[in-house]
Amino acid sequence: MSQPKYKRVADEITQRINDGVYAPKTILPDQKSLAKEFGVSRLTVKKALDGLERAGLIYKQSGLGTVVLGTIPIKSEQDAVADCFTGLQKQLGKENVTSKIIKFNVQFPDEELQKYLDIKANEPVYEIIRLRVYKGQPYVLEHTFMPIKLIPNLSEKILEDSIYTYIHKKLKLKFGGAYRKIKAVKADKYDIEYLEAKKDDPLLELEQIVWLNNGQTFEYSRSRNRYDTRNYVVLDTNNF
Amino acid sequence: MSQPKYKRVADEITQRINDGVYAPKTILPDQKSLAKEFGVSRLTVKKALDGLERAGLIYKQSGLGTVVLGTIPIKSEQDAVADCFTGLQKQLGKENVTSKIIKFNVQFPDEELQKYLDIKANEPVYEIIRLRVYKGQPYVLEHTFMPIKLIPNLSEKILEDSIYTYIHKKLKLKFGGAYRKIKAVKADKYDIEYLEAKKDDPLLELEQIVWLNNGQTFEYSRSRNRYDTRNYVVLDTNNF
DNA sequence: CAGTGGTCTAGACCACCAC
DNA sequence: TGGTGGTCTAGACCACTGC
Repeated sequence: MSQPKYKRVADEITQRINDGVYAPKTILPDQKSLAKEFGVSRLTVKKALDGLERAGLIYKQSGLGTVVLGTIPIKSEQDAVADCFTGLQKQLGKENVTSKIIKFNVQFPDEELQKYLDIKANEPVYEIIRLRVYKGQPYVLEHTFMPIKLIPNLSEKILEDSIYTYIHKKLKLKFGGAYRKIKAVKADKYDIEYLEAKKDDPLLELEQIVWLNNGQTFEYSRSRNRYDTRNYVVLDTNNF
Repeated sequence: MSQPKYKRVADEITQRINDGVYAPKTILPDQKSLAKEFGVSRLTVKKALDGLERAGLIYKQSGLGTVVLGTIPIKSEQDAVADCFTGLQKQLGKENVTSKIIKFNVQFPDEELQKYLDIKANEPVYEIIRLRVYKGQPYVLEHTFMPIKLIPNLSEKILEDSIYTYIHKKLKLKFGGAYRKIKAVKADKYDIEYLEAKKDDPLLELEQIVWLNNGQTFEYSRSRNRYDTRNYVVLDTNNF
């Protein structure tokens, strides 16, 4: 009811690919047939397939048809998708993830942070350092800044659970987008202490700016993990 | 003539944003007006805006309008976009990039490579190691494998110029998509020798599988750069 | 309430591919 | 030459926003 038709069509086709009804390297039924089968217009089928193509499940070619792509051989469990946000709890299972609060305070932003969060010097921000623990192992060390005016009443209790759940469910704010930068960095004393990294180990850092659907920036953060525990992946599908 | 209308509309709107005609944080004219102005249907305008939204220039909200987003404060010149392929020459300027061939030979693939490239043990592959040099500085060390049957007649001359130009222009093959994995790694002897990395410096590695528009895999590669010279970025726009 | 963007349709023409 | 997906239109209804 609430889901748009193209989404339901996409989900059904995804299901069939996963079930092997549409096998890898074979050609899908053409858009007109699918439209007829699902009782929708061809444009709606096309929209569904556009999404699946961006997600890397299929490849469309004019004049030929739509091909089911196979599974990707370098894909591993350590991979985190870089261009599609999912909280750690959702990604790895709520029961596998705990959080340890290392720092939680309030301060005025320095010049850099004012620029990053697009706020004035007199608008206070939270500074949060959290260690995310996965199945008992230190996993990601997060250093986060958020403007207080956008995210009121944050508490340690919320930080121990999920910030994003609080923002979405309680504050009813909607996520708009994020700019993420992935870099390799040297371990500092925090990484060595909390992530149990060795002195000369490389670390993978994700620096990001996140904004709400109204365009207001609500987070600047840097997250680090050990080089041997987590990678980031992206899918490049040549479509506009 | 050859460009679709939605692309021309998107380009024109992009131009206006860059020129400041549509300033950051202001609301764009509504889709109906734009459709009228450009002499196209509203759906065509929407398609153009969808693309600009995925590219991070604007944000649309039903019931409100379309907002122009500002420039991103953490964006820097070291950033390479991770989910949209552009060759190094195109990205940094043909005149700034040269290539040094370190290894170029032919071999049978081992089991892992057979899996990665989806080929049999008796189908030979090229092994290519190239150092890409940017403005005289060692920049990226590429280790590439390609099946010979897909990319015939490769030569050192082509490698010194651009493999992708050869594939596109001469072989008339079209790029389909890529799965990319970004990780932090320790420097090995090649990195120290060619990238002039220090012994304990971290390196950023991009491991990727690339396929053609017919679904055939034509490249498996690992590219490394020094941690202080290049980062990867992605844009997460919450849209299907 | 009026105005916005989101979705959806039926029908049309085109470029491209394989035969 | 027939079939594929890509593009485009005009018109319609919906959910959501702000007033």
